[in-house]
Amino acid sequence: MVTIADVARHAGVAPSTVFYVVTGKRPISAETRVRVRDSIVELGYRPPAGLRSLRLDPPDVMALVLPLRDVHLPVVARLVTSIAVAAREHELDLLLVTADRDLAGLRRAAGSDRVGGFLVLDSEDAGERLRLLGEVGRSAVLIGQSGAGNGVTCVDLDFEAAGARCVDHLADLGHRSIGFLNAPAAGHSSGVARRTLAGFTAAAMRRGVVGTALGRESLVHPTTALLCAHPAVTALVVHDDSAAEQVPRDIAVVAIRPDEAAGQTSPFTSVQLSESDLGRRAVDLLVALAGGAVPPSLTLVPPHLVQRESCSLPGRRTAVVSTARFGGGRHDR
Amino acid sequence: MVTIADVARHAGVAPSTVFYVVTGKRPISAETRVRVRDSIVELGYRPPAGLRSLRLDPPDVMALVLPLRDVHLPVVARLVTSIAVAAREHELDLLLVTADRDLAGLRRAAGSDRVGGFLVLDSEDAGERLRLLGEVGRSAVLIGQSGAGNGVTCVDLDFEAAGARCVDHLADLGHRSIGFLNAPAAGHSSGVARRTLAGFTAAAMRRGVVGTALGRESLVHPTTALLCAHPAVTALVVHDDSAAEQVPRDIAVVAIRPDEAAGQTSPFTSVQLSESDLGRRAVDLLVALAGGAVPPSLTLVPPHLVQRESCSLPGRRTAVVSTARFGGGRHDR
DNA sequence: GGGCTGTGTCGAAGCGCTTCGATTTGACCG
DNA sequence: CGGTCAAATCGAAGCGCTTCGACACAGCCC
Repeated sequence: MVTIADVARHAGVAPSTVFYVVTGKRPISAETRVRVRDSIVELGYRPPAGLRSLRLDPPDVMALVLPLRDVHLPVVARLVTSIAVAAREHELDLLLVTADRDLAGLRRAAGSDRVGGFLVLDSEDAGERLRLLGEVGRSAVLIGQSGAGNGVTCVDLDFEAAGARCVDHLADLGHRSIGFLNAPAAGHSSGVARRTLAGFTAAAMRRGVVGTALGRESLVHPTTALLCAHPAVTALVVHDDSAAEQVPRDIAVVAIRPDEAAGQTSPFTSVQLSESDLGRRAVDLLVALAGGAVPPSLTLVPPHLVQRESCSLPGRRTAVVSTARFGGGRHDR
Repeated sequence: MVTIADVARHAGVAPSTVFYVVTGKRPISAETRVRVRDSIVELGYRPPAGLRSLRLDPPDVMALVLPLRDVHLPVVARLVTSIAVAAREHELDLLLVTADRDLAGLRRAAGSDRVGGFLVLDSEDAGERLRLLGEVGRSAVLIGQSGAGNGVTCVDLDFEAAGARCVDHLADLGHRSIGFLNAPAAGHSSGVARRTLAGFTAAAMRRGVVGTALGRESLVHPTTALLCAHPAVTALVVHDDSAAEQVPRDIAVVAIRPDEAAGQTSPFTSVQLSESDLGRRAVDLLVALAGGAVPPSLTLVPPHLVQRESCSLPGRRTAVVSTARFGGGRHDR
């Protein structure tokens, strides 16, 4: 192993001088600096992990810890893409730590001095993984909310705001009775369904409109069931638009969707929760955290409203929807 | 600053014991371990980054070298996803080396003993990167063909077979005059266009049918132009189906497309070139190469034919196509 | 020339991590 | 009960990094 003392001997200076060259903590003349740098390269000295104040060998990798089991790959792929792009802007490569079963892979990644910080995608194992990272003192940001309040820096999509935004938009248009087909509250997305519903309900109350929510898993034809049971409903909020095709044309529709950067456009007015924004924000938070900042414990990425012609004043939708199907509306940002 | 000695004092053990708890280099009883961990948490001790558990680690990371500029992100994302999944099956994490400008990032990754091998996505810089990897003696597989014949192990989608497969399928159905709207031959995909055309032309000759090819970039309405100039054409091969919407309904259509694992289905009979297969094959090749095998210099991943009702006997398509739009045909694998 | 100041480098003390032989502990056995 | 052994833990020496006061030297002012 090459030490700072070896470099010092080779360069004919004191060990502390090498130290100051590497860290930049004291000014060193250009001549000496060059000589020391040459010796470092020639001997192949690798400063240990703590010794990285100077840009001599900064951490150049960000790790993303994610399961590959039990995830929806296209969604994860979009998130990974945006994270890779954002990491690149910080001149960081991205290590995908995909070990599903054990912690060994993560432990090894955590031991690498190349890795400057960890993004952890929320999952059943996330808590355990965050604990390990905490124990070895690595910066970590959780993409999700399960760790909020435990000293973990979290970032997530603001489903609550999305639910509220839908209601606000429809209420602004004059709808007084709004139905909501929520996401299935099963397993992992249960938090999503709960938070969206909370936003929907609170906004309906605030705006003084009638909000009727229905979990999608409860019935075979939830749309029909909801509209039959509540004939006063003139507008629907749907959680992802796959089921919205069945909605009668005289009902206004707002879809809560992932963003469209991936190319799948929707014919509906949508409240989009951008995985791309989420990834970017997560990277920014991690970079800040690793740099010594103390970011807020929970950051929520707000939704974007994309207006198309799938909703209008109550009872007036029919005329416009057919053009909307092929109109290809424009984004708002 | 909290030190290992503080933790030791707090937990009532020797500093070295704390050290062994943190690193796992010697066995520590569960009782002591818990006590030390509690002290670590309570005092907020942050072990320095160099403190890792194992020294003699086998390589556990595969690197993927790819540009993020000038690429079509969704396509790359699908490829990365399949590579990550395939790598996981070999118990490898995936390092995305996305440095666009300089070689420093790649050089650092190549210097890490964690990284067992490199996949290089073809691009303008790929040659330079492969040369560097060759110089430092690292295993590498090129996804693309630009290095074929230079001692580089290459793997690519078989566009030539895809072009031929389209002709064969249409000829089998009785079409005698087949048009081809090729991909734009600009920049990077020029090789793709050239190879697809070569397959198309060779198959047309072999089958004794009239093949009429047109580069898409040459005209504003290439479909119309082709059909007007060649009224005998009864079937079209299109390179990705975005332009195929304009094709008259009495013309059969086969689309050459990426695979549909990502969820975007096409209404057309398609010859699919699966990025997922490509990624998986690339990983397998790299693992084999790193393990000492000598794989073939060029591996081509064959296309899959997915039959839908967008082509039939000449002149008979109209009746079926409208159902095909909503039928959601089935895969063949 | 003598004092002053600022820069660049040194050297030794100090700190925290790391290692390894020594020591303790407790289980097991005759 | 004493002996044996392995596991668990300790303690001190060692290593490499880190800090800080000291020192050398040049330039500058008087």
